[in-house]
Amino acid sequence: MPELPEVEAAAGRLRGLAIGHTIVRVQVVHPAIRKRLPAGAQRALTGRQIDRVERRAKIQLLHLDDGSLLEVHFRMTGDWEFTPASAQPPAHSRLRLELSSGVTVHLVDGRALAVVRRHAPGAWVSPPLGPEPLTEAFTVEAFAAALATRRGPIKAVLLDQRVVAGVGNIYAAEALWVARIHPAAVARTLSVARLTRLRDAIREVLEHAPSGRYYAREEAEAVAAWRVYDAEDAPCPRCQTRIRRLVQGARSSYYCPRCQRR
DNA sequence: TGTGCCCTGGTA
DNA sequence: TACCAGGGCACA
Repeated sequence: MPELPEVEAAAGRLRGLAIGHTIVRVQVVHPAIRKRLPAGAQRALTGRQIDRVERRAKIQLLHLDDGSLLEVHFRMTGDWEFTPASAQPPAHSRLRLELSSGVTVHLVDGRALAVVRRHAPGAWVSPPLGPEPLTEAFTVEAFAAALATRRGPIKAVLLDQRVVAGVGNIYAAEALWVARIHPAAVARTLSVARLTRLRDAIREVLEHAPSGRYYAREEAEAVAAWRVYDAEDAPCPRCQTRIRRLVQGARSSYYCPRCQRR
């Protein structure tokens, strides 16, 4: 599942290949994409130049030369792939943007959960998002304020993009392990010391996260580096206790019952 | 605040 | 062949 570092890397690759080029053809290959990007929107994209690619949380915003925006969210399995226009499209190519440079940008998305929308000039309204975790705006004070009223388990609260933008299920589990906090700890009861540890842990795991697709072969090493995520019954790398799994808000949480305390 | 839904490839 | 994975949203 692409998390913040993967989305940033994908946006970077898109910047390198798409900025300054014009979309000469739009092809939607999956009905789930067409639902939010109907024929009219596809027509409106055609002939537009891509001026800028911005990332906010896990949202990518393609700024077009008429002031309109193409909003892309990869959700679970989305990613960009680039091919020559004449080449065979990659597997699971759901949306194709053929560029004037001869490159076709493919939104590949195995589970077809990605969301793509066009917004007319000035029409895009950002969803409420907390600070970017790798910026100075993500202070302990801001974090504490966001959690002050939250009675839910910290793991579920971390996934709320209003608290901190861009933390997903994997890195929430990893950060809680690093900070030695139990995923079921009640968010608003965490001490400033534990919040500081958690804030630092979120930064640490995001900074060391792989930047490619998590399921790519070359990421196998990175996957192996996850310390608790998807490691049920494996020994905790810190204390060798068996990692447990619990379900919170229909999401798996992995934790060490010995060194992560409520 | 919690639950179900969208989707489909991969796994048991 | 059935079921699981899960980000973000709608809804209760």
